[in-house]
Amino acid sequence: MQNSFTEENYLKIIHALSGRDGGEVSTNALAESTATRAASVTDMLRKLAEKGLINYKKYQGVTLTEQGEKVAIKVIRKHRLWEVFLVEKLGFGWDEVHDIAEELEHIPSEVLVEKLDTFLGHPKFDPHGDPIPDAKGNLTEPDYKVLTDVQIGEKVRMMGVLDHAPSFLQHLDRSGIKLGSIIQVKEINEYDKSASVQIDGGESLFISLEVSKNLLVQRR
Amino acid sequence: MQNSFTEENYLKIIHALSGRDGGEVSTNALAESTATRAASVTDMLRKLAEKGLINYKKYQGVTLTEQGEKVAIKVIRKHRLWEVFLVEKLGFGWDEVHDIAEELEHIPSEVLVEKLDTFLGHPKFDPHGDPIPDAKGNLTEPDYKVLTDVQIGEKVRMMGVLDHAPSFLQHLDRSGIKLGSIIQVKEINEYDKSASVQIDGGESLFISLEVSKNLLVQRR
DNA sequence: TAAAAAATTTAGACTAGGCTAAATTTTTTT
DNA sequence: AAAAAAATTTAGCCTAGTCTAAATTTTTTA
Repeated sequence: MQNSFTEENYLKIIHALSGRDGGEVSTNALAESTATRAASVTDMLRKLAEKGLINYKKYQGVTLTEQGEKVAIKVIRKHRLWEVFLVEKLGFGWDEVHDIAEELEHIPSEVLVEKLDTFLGHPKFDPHGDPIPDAKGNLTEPDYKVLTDVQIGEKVRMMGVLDHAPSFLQHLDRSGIKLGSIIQVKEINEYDKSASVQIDGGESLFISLEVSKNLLVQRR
Repeated sequence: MQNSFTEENYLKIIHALSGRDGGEVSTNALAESTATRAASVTDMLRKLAEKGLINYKKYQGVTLTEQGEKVAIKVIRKHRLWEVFLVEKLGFGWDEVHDIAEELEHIPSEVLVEKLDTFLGHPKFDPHGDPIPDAKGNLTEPDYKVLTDVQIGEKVRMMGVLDHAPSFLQHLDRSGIKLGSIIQVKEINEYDKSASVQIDGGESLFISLEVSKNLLVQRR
């Protein structure tokens, strides 16, 4: 049996919200992420539970079943592959692709996904640095750290973002920060935790705590 | 105001069924093409008429308004561009792409279509030889003729198909007939109108009337 | 040209997804 | 450990798109 566009979205969002530990997701959190009301979420949860895609007991929050997890990961794989296509092949900016990929991710066809993957050269990461699940559904989240956890003087490599909002990505563009950039933390302002950093050995700039919190980096 | 997936499909089908003359399309014809019942078609026609996309008077059949025509042609443009992508870039066969393009054609985003068009090198025809409308919505149907109208001895170039069914396209594959092939009509059997033809100066083969009727060709 | 057949529309109902308001359960505060 | 607050579910309703059965209009045929 096929899952609808809407069902796939719920599963994807439950996956995202339950984090690496696979913890329970609340009705209200889902209502916010799906931009619907809690009552509507409850209805959908009953339905997904009936299909065996989630574990749901009234008032207890939900987790994905193994089957639901599978579906969610397939959707994520498609989303991220399409993002690579849009950026690498069509020339979109990394700040422009989310909404379009949100549509493309629901196009059904296993063979389409695999041919797209081959065409793109089996990329391992999407344009935001997020890992792309393989065809078997294995998704290994690399354990990057957030820039706020980097010591003064340390040099790290920018590997991804936590916030995917266009405005944030555009801000990074204007700051010259992109995937792969080497970031050296020069100084941290005690008062507001803003940081002075040097990008790719070039000029220094200040970045706010808000920005630091959304940058994923890796020690080199 | 945005048109739904379903509305776009109706407009596309009305366009296809009203032919080059833009003649009226009947409720029953639409019911058959949309795989729904006549009563459902009537409901949708009322709705499309209200939106100013079709000219509809009860019991009279429908035609597209200028606005409806525009929408239909945009959908056709997207469909055909995606087909080119699927065949040229992803390596699908021409018999495999229809259903997938049927989904992709409804992905909204003007800029996506234009970037796709550029990526593909502004193709003028899709993998079945159908013309691709330009970005302004100009669609010029080349006036090919059907193979049944070709005289014995004539050499023509295969330019397109009328039937897009996978089984028909696969039959052509097995016969070695593809877009651009040179077809010379050697003989026509009076009894069943089957023809003996030579493909690209190679070996001769018989093709049934059914096949001839669905091959679009051009005098050279 | 009237009767029969075919095509089309209307009426009433259903499913997916969503909403508001009210009821219920869980959690947090005194 | 009550009372208050927050979260969640239930009840009843709505829209898009579809369906069946019945009614109506158009077309065909005798």
